[in-house]
Amino acid sequence: MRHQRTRTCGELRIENATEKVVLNGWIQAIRDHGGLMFIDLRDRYGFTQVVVDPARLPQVNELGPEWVIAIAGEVRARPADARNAERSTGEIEVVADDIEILNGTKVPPFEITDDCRTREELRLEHRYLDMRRRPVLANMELRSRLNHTIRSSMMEQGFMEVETPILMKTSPEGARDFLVPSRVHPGQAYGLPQSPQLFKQTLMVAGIDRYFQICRCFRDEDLRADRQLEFTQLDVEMSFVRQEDVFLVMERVMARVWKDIAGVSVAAPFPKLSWEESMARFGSDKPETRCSLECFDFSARAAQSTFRVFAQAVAKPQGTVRGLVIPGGASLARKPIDDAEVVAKTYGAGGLAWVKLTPEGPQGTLARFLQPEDLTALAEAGAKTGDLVVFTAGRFEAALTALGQVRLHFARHLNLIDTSQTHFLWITDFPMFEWNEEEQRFEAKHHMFTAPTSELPEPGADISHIKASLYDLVVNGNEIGSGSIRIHRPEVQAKVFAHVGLTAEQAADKFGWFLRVLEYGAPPHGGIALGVDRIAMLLANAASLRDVIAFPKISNGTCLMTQSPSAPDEKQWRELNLRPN
RNA sequence: GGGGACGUGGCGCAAUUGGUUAGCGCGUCGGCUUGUCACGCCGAAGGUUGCGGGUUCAAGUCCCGUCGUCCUCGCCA
Repeated sequence: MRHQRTRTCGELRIENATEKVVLNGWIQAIRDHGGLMFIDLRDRYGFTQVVVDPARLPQVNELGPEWVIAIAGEVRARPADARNAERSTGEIEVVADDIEILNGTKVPPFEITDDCRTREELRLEHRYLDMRRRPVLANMELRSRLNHTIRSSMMEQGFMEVETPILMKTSPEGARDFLVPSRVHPGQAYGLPQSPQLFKQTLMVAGIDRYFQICRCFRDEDLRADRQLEFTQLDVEMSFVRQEDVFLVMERVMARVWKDIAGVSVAAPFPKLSWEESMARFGSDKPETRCSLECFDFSARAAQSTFRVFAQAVAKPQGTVRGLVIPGGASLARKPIDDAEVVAKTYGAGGLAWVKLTPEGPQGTLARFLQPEDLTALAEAGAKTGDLVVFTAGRFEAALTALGQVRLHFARHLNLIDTSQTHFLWITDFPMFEWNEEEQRFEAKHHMFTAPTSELPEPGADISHIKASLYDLVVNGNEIGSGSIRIHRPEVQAKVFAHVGLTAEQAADKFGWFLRVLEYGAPPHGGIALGVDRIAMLLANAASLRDVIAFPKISNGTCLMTQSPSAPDEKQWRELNLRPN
């Protein structure tokens, strides 16, 4: 190239008038007035208007949108009536002395404009064009600043970044692993990390007492708007700590991130809510607390009810009936209530009982079953004339999960969420184990290295009530992180394996190396992992993780730009001792 | 694996109850144009209505199947 840029397209101001400059960039638009042409030149930093006299520079007539050019010329203050207050460079223009064509282009499959509304498929197939658009570029810049802010805060707090392997030992526990077949060891494979969990714990045993890493993790599960096959995690682990120490570190990071990137001041320490209380009040382990609606317990009245669904539900072990008052809901049409029932059923409830408290008396599915004492109980729960009350029945977690989703349904429908607020909170004291109906055994709710908050009973005893030093970080109803204090004593670890049905041999085969690590003076330790993509998504106010990932995969797990995954050729299969079928 | 939504020139959309030659904007191509900034004006090209079958005198529209995309339940320690 003859003309290499001396300035970017975003920086020239009126003070630069009369300077000779060279700009490089892409043509955003050409406005052809015959004897005079304007070119908006774009690069990562902005737009600058170039004025061209086509009689002097006839090559301008060849140009089109998205051609790559170099402009050599002089900065000039625009005539007073031709200034553009909308643009930072709108007071000046560059008068072209020379135009060098650096590259032409095919006609782009969609227009490269900020507000272009085109199929996401097409945008992702041509992500390099999509990324020229300001909104996409802005999200990429946001992520870059986010990473920088996180690293700064972690380094300032004395943490050390250590990289851990991508090729590691596979484990059938938890999410499905991506497998990488070994060429050298026929029949064997590495697994890609679902997280660097055991490596970071090993680093604690190694004495790296404050570790962090911004790392890529992989889970071979179905995708969602907020779940990708590969995602980025802020992985943190600390030695000689209790959970409050982890909270303190992460609160500093989050407060700094929200301040620097969103300009929002958040108060620390963040409120803490036990899992049980969060479930009981909000019907969720990631409660949207910017909506004040809370669930209440109707079990005592339900036991007396002539409504058989209620009476039967509470007669079962762990059975409960929970209600939720929707203020002003008595005036709701049938549609949103029917929709709410669909929501409840989708999340596993048998149905949604409801009653409208109208001036004419109770109306709805539950109305004819209500006794005077029931109405008193509803009044005590805060229900007034004009309100709607909805109920779900079932086991504690099931009934409340469904009701929690119904709560969100009405909160959105009635605009009851104060989106001007930012609510961070910690959810603590999760159950340690979860019953897996399919496999008829308990399994770890988080992972098997989480420490219980109390002594574990002998294997075989009921462990459904055991709580773990397990915590989630929630912001505005989104789970953005999860962590725990870990087990650092081998005998406790062995007991946990026994409770989830792993024999000593199985445990040794899968995690034996790590059990040996624990035997060499493992310090008490704990940590957390935050979803960086999700944080970026929230900060960018994006609806999908794809919006904050440079080259994301679509919901079927393919990359539209590179057409991955693809079929390896025969030779590659052979080298891996595998055969395509 | 289940449920829902969508699929019409390159892009975004329209097309009444099934009814004439499938329209509009943007883009593209050609022409005009000296102060625009989503420049403007004139003109042109561009369609197997995702694909396959069916119903009908007649299908973009109705039915069945299929493919694709998105959302979602399951799944995600």
